[in-house]
Amino acid sequence: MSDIECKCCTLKSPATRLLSPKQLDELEENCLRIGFRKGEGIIKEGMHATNIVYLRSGLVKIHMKGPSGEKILRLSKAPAYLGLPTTFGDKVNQYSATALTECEVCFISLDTFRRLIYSNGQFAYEIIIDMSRLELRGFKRCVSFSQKHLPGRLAEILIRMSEEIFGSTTYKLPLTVSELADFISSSRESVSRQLSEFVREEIIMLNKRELTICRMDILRKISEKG
DNA sequence: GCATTAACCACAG
DNA sequence: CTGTGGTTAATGC
Repeated sequence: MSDIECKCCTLKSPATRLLSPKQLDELEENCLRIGFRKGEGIIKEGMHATNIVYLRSGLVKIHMKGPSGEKILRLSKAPAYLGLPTTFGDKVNQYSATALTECEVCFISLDTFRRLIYSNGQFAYEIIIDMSRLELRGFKRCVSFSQKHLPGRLAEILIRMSEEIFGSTTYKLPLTVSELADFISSSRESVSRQLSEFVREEIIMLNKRELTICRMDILRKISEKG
């Protein structure tokens, strides 16, 4: 099916490291690696879910259609499984995953993945841990966002991206202003104004997409205060 | 009442 | 796609 070497893959997930050589062979034979360009859809809401998706490299946004437009649920950085809940939980994808950068993705047939779960408990356990952590993080963000005002929500994602995705206080915003708004449940105008406000207060610097957090201490306070 | 927050609209780079 | 200004509804003091 492919010329991929799962056995030698340097980007194995913690779960996949627990597979036996034989199981890795099985994975290898039922795995398809595909590259995506920025902006391309990897998982599409409303489409039939037939594969487990493993993000080897790149950054992806997970998003879902709402009553009034798109809502970004989270960003997902490689290495990570994408859409386990939507693949296992329903025949139809309940949300989308779209590439924010160049991405490399492995599609693993659902049947194969299911067999690996049945036959290897440690593997399955790792998957459960992974999904549990995601759900916890989701809950936290949900609570946090719903009880913060715009400045707090914006401050929070700026910090989160800095820490969780880029590991730097300087980074190129992977989202447009409009997407930021979809992420923090606000309007693009409000986000635009708030960003300008942060710049005016010299908490951040921003030219084009290049963001620098100058005063992490203040940004933290704003995020905590809500 | 009066101030503040943030959404919606319109319009211009 | 962004940034601004005007307007407006909701909420707080």
